[in-house]
Amino acid sequence: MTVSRTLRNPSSVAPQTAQKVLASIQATGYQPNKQAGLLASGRSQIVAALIPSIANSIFGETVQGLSDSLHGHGLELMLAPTGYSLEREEQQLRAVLGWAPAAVVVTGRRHTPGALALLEEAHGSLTPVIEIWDHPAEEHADGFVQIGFDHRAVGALMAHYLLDRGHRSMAYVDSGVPEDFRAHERGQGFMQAALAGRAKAAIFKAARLEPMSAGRTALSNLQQIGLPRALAFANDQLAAGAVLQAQALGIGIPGQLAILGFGDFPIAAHLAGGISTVRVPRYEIGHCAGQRLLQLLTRNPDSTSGLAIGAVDLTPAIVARASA
Amino acid sequence: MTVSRTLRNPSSVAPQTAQKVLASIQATGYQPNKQAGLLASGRSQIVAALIPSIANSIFGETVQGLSDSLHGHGLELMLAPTGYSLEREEQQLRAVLGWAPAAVVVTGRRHTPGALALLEEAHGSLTPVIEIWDHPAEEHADGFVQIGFDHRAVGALMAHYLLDRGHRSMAYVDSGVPEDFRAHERGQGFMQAALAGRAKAAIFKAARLEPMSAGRTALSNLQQIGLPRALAFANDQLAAGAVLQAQALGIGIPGQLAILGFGDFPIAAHLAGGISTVRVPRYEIGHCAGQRLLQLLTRNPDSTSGLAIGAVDLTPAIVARASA
DNA sequence: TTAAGTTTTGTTAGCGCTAACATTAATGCG
DNA sequence: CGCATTAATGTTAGCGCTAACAAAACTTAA
Repeated sequence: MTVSRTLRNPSSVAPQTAQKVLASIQATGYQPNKQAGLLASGRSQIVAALIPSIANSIFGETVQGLSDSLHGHGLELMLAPTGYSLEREEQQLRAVLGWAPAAVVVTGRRHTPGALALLEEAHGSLTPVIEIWDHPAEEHADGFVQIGFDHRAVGALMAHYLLDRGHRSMAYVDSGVPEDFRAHERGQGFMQAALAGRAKAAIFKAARLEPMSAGRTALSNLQQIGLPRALAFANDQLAAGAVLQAQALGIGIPGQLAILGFGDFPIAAHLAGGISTVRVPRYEIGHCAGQRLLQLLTRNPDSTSGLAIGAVDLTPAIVARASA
Repeated sequence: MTVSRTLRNPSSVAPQTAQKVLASIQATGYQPNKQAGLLASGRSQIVAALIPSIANSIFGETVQGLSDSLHGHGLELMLAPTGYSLEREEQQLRAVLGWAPAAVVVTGRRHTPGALALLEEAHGSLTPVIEIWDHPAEEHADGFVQIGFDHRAVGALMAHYLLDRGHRSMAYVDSGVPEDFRAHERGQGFMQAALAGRAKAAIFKAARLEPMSAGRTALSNLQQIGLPRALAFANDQLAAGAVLQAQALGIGIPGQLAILGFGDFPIAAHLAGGISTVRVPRYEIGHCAGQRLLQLLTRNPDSTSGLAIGAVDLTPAIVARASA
């Protein structure tokens, strides 16, 4: 018991006793068993994060941000990739909830009914639930903390950027990944704003290839059916592919064709004198989620207000470069 | 007890009893508490992975591979980023060992003495320890399963590739990250092989910038002091930066300067008609580690041979493209 | 000096599950 | 039909820790 106290709350132990305890720990290499501690206290120190994919540097940086926030607070990160599938998300959620996590971080606000029920149950039992990458549009909020931005609004932002530069004929090149809801939402926002701005606008769906290749073929195909004056892309990889293909075809950028990416990946800064793009706070989303989570976890546990709804809006800005 | 049995070994329960149990589980939303199970059985279902950084798509894909292998076998992934620091690795190792993981995956074979002791202790108590990304060179093996490749040998491979194409003046552009041991090792292998091949060779250290910028400035600086005929890079991002800078400076590739990257990232396939590079099995390393681990974990627990040393060599090949 | 406080250490029970064994039910066979 | 054999279910104890309370040691002050 004294050991347990020494480790968790040294001030409640006489200094010299603490010394002896620590010396013994050193000597024996004692390593407390966290499971037992958790079982006894009911409090786990695991944060479960459900992320579509970590191979992707979008979410990789988000996870890094989360992890950086958590580090040094005794919280462990349990990572469950969902492969962009809502079914697999539910499955993984079920699995990680068995660890009675201290908090749950999920990507996006779309979930299967089953997953939603599980999340609500967790939320009900005072486990913070944070949804990242999305942000409640006007429509509805589901009661969880949301950290991200409104993708529709960013789509509109992209359209306005192009409208402001005088373009009246534009298209949005959507990601080839059907499960990338967020890209679709940006497309919708883009269309709405473009049409409201009296521009000719369309959505073009990229092929389901590796993104840079998809960007190349998208540009070629668009050229066949007639290029608009400006293209907005679902991500920088697509945009980069398109830029390279445009260069190959002798299409002048931004003279003949303006190109706007999304994500602000390193490649965007370097290609064709710089691709204009949307600077997305991918690291910040994770970092902010971690901070919020620490706040919620260290808050007085009996003040239910700790779990209050609290969305954080990290709306990104456009980085103007040479391409648009 | 019957519930526990139904869940873990349904065949030991009468079919209709199992049905009733499952129905009740459905009805009540019962979720077994894994900690308690672990505490009772002594077997955790957590795989701890210590990775330098997940923001980086190198390790991101490795983690994805690992996770893909583990998925569906009831194993959870606990991720601990070490920020390329051996000290932080030890720290994180200490933390994750408190969860009594079923297996530990660490990056590389360099560790602090403390970390090494912990790993050996884990290994001694039949917890598989897998070191990824490295592979024992002639020198020594430390007794853990290693899955990766010999970076020295790959450095030599890169030099030979350039030698075979007739180059007798070359340099290796090392990563600007001092902690990137693996890049340094490749550089050493490169130098050795290049000199053995009677070529003029040198190592140039890139600036500690975002990699593409570092590649650009490296090329500019090298041009000042005199460009060799061929450059090998510590990674594709550096190579891509260099290619772009070369194009800007009007240096012909591969006419005036051959460029060889490392990693086979998407950008390498698309820039300047294709950058020749080393196809690194980043996903496979993780995937293979996961497979090996499952093998070790499902093996008859009393056959110690399960933990036998067993290195897997995933030596990469060079993808010849236009740049070299 | 002693009662009342305060600090520090010790005890007990139990977190939710599973290993090991005990019991009961079902089945086979002479 | 009764006994041995096997299958299915029930019981008990304990994994390693912590909450809650109990006891001891030490202070303080009347």
